[in-house]
Amino acid sequence: MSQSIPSSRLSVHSSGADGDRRRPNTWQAIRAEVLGRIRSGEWPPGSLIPTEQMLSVEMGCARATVNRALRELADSGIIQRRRKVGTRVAATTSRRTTLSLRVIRDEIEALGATYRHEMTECLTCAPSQAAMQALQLDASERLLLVKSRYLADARPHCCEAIWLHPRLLAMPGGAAADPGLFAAEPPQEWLARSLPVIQGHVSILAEAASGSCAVNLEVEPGTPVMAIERVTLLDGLPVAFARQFYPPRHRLVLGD
Amino acid sequence: MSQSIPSSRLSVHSSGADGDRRRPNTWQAIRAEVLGRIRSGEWPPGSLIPTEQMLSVEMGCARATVNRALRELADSGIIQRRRKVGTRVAATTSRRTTLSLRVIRDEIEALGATYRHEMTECLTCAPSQAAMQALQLDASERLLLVKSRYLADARPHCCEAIWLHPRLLAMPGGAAADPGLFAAEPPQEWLARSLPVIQGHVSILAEAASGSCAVNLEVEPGTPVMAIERVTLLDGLPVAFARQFYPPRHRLVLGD
DNA sequence: AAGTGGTCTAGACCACTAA
DNA sequence: TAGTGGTCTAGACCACTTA
Repeated sequence: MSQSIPSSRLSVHSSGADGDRRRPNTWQAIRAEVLGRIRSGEWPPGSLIPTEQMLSVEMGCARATVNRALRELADSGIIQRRRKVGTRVAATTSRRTTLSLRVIRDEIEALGATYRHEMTECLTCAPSQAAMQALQLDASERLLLVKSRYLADARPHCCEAIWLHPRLLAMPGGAAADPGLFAAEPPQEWLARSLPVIQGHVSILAEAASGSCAVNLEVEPGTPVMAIERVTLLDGLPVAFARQFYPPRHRLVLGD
Repeated sequence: MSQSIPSSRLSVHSSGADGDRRRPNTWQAIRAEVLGRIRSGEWPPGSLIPTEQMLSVEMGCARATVNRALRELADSGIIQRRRKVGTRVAATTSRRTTLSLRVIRDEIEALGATYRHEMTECLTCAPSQAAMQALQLDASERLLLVKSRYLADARPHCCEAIWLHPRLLAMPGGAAADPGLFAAEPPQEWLARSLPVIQGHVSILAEAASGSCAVNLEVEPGTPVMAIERVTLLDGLPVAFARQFYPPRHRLVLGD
């Protein structure tokens, strides 16, 4: 059976030991080339770059490969693509970075510290103002409020308050039957386990530690803390509203 | 010339008006199907799912399409893929979300507010402790420190302190010649313009407003502020260290 | 050595949109 | 209507990793 050998591939390999790069036709190589031309000023911000067709000819690869490279750059916000118009170098350098939100147990263990969890409160009550807004309900509703804190080598790492909608607790495997469940497993982990793929919104803000938050983090009331708010959706409806607080030393690092 | 007609496509279309979905063979549809099986518990966390080959047969599409779908899920942290081993549903629900960091002018204009910028300080001095660490240099170095604030409808939106390495100012089009440049154009925008594709690190933390930061944001000293720290690299070396502070009301929203 | 994902290719058609 | 990006396909080879 005759193997079909891509000519461009062959010609490159036959040119001998010229290379640091293994194969010049990877989408990563194309991406690097395009990035280089943008960086060098050859394709300044706001300008149109050649079409996929033209680039595939110039770079000696398939259009799909160019497409893959340009799609990655578009996902990073470096270029903008529109049908019929073409591909434009982004005018404003707005970078898109990724943030990995891990379960707190992982966060602590990644530090090489010993993980511990304590439930500090667990009660049924009316929602706070913020919880009402986040969960889109009114004051007549009754929710489960669970407060916890997480320790890394016995030092406070994070504390958390989470409002759980009855709809969530009524789920199969839910905690409706056993209200003491969250003493053993933090609500966040239970949530991650119960809803295999979590959907929702996340936002980050700075706040002054108040009340139980200051106590749990062992800081003075009024100390700045970083708050991560998460609304978890189930079938498109909000069912949990969590606020996690981190002491000032904590740093959220973004990156690929 | 005979056109090659994908049989699966044809058979689907010939089955008549059964569908809300236009085409069932898109990678988005495959992704949704896989996601559904994970959510339903058919493929529980930690389990192996079928190979691309098997899925492509089952779903009646090309393996490349399955690959695209699964790659997207892997990028979101929902599944983990390893050659020879297969594809596994992620055990810990660690979600990866994206954060768009825009230039502050865009941030303010997106609020529908009027943008204004003021340079409050501009001096050459020795680096602070944090700047030394971020820029990997010692106290003998002299840097340009520029402090600015940004106003949205005349209300303080953000303030910024940025340390610039001489190497950066010496660039073509640099500010070495004209130290008053940053009165007209904020350093961050100048940076975005000068370095078309910015590389660097970003981290987020909560701090107490102090000194000029409190003054510029018009808040009491000690007020919690959210700080975004950015180190900008040029040819792999750090050349700028920026700290942007936002008042407590500010909310960083993550999401696609 | 063998199995799995990662990628490239050539060709085709589709979807969107400015002119 | 025409031009551009978006996607699918079938087949092939490569790269990595476990056995």
